[in-house]
Amino acid sequence: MNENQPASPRTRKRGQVLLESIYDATLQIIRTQGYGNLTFMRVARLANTGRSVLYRRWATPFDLIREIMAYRTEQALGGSLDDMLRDTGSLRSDLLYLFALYQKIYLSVGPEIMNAMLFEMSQSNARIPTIATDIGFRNVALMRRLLGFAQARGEQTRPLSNAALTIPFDLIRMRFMWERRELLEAECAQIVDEVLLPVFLA
Amino acid sequence: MNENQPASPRTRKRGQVLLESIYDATLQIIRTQGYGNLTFMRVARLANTGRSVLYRRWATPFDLIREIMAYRTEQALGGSLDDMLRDTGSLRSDLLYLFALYQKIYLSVGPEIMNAMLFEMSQSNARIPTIATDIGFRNVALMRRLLGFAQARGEQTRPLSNAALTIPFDLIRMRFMWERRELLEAECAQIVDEVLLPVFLA
DNA sequence: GATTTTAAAATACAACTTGTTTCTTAATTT
DNA sequence: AAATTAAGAAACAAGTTGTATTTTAAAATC
Repeated sequence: MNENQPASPRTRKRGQVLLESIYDATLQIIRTQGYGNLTFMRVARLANTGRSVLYRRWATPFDLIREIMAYRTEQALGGSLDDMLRDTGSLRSDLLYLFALYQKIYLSVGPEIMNAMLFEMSQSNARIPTIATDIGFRNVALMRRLLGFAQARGEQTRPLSNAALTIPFDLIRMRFMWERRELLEAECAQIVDEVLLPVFLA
Repeated sequence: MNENQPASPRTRKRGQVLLESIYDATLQIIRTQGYGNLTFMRVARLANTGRSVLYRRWATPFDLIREIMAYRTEQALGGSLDDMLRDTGSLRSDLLYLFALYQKIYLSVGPEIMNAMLFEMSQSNARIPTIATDIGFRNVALMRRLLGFAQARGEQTRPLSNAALTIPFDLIRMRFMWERRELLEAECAQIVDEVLLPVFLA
């Protein structure tokens, strides 16, 4: 009857186009209304699609943002973290480079979602807890690579436990999640100079 | 009509008794169903009270657990953190003691609620963000006290920025939230010996 | 180009939570 | 004993969830 009904688009998005608009809607809701207000209903409304589309693909909003995170960080880095690591000439610059890479990853997602990730990980007792462990192992391996570079260059490194090797990652992660902002280059350098180098180098 | 109706207690809890049963119900729900399922409705049901009682006192479940946390950690420590800190004879033992105190605080609450706290802090942009800052300042002050003890004993300490002084707290917090378990004494000692002492002592 | 297949969109449903309000009445205070 | 305070019960609209059903664009196949 009414001419100006909500202009329901008679077109249907599909495949990649549909997926991107869902991703965009999701991130926009988190940005404007917060992760706590992220519901399938709102995503569907904003993305101009049906809820059923969402329920068909993801069990919870968390599964949705996990997928978005993987997609985004891959894009932001332009490759896997492992491939990006290079010998930059000194342990100091290697660590600064590592921190820069991590800042890029974190910023591609944002502090709010980082916090949501950790929170959700602490919630579910099933599959997700292993994520933390896996990341830990990967980080230890990354640090051993960096220390390998250092030794090959002749820098005197200390023998360290795995627990000590994860501290660069623990520190930058906690700082980012605690401060909820990008760390300045000077702040990263401060951590490297005051904390990490005294720990790693003899 | 029915004899065995839900046995609605004709008694009414009040004051401290009521409060404690609300606290207990809250913690039990978090323990058995997870923080994500913590709703005022369930708390009221389990505590055998009305929802209105909860809405009258707290705006959100988060405000409720904030109150419980403060109550619990106060109980667990038996005093304020500041009062508990003592010169134990060496920077090493001071740090181990500090870690033990923090473990006590964290365990009195549990990793799930710790994660929920940080998550909620990242959500609200209003009053809560200052909590992180306040805690940071307090921690810096605590570390300066410990380093003061050390200097008075004749230990050679390095001059350090505030950012470096927060790392003991950053580390133990991230470890607890990441691993979601109590840290063994040996693990704390490892952090102290491999990381903190090389950073703090010349 | 017509037909078939796939899956997006619309709609409906019961169940639950929220935030608020109103009312009764038990517990406490005066 | 009377007055005050606040716990507990109930109702309400609005929003979300998870599931299921139907319609019909869009893509694939012939």
